[in-house]
Amino acid sequence: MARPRKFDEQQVLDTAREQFWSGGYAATRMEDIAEATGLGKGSLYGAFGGKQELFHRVFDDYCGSVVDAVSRQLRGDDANAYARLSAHVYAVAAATAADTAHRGCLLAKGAAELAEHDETVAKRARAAIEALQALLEGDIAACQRNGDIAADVDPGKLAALVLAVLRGIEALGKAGASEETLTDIAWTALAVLPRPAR
Amino acid sequence: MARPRKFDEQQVLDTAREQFWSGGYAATRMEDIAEATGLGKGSLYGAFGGKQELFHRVFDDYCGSVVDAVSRQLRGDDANAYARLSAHVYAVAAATAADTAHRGCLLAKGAAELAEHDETVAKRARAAIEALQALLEGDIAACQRNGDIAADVDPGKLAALVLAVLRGIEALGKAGASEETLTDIAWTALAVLPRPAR
DNA sequence: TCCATTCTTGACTGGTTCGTCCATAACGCT
DNA sequence: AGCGTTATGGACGAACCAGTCAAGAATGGA
Repeated sequence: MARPRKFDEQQVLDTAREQFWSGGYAATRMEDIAEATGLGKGSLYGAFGGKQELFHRVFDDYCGSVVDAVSRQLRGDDANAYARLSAHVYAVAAATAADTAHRGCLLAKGAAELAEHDETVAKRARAAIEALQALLEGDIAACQRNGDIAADVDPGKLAALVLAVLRGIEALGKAGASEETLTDIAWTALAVLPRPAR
Repeated sequence: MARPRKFDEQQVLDTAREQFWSGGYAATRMEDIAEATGLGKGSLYGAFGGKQELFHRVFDDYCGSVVDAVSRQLRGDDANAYARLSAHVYAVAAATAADTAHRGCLLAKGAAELAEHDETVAKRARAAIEALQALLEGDIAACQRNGDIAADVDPGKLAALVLAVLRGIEALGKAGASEETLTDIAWTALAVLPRPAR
């Protein structure tokens, strides 16, 4: 009946993500996004409503994909739970170190810039953080069942600690810490996790 | 000889800090700062040069005061080194929880928004982080001398871990974590630090 | 008192940016 | 093919904002 869209919505969101990610919300112009996607501004506004709504879509998307990725990394059987945990911690350190542009994580960057004044962003960030914590807790509980981590410690508290370390690695990376420092932190964090008494 | 300034430079910097802190760099207008300080824009530009330079002054100031404050909290004799360390960790958790506006730390917020594209900010942030790490390392080494922390672990690595946890607490606080979660993290982090074998 | 010098104020400028609008294009249905 | 509907793209409007400027004010010295 009507003229169909020429662009793929998801692809536009991905491109917009790149723009917001490297420039931040305020410093990114709608025209930057229009140019990067090859769309006219009319199409952009027609499809997404406006800058704020577009950012909300991008942010929501990003949070979801982060949680998904971590979920894929951490889910599995008890026997490999500890291996998955340590692989994940090292992977975050390596990814942060590899991010030479120091863009950090859009979740952190967006929350830092907007959470205070934008309830939608704040809520989404909170939900993502809670999901990450739950994933870590699940894996740590599996470690405990498998005898890799002391069973007498609250897995929720350990998960919160690990999450803080991961977020801290990210923050330090953005501030320019070296790859060595970051992997050291990852190593030390894993080393101090309480082992079961044999 | 000449007309003297009517305002106190440090006071203007403090007011500007508040503005940049809650709004971020891009979203804060020079006129906001002019209104908040009661100054005309001409005076502002005359005294500080421009928005970017003003921010650099504010940021530099802030980093310095943070390092100073931590330095005061952590310096002292070996006997109380562990007490100072744990007090500091709890203080960060409490301060983060008390920051209901979730503004976080200007160091983190400014770095997140600008470090990627502003070498001056990046450098200053890096220097501040390194100073914090050195302060922690000094205190941890004192703990080791006093027998409160296992002496066979590199104090630099433990300091890096603690710093990551502190930065992580901050990041989680900004994302909306509860006070309970934050103090739990502080408690758990202190609990997992390796004790000397008795 | 008068002057040189620096500070103050707020109106103004030039450029930038969000969002709108409209003429036109592309599609499927009848 | 004709039509209704929705997408497109770029020109346009209005608001906003960093930075400038000129006229006047406050000071200490001559």
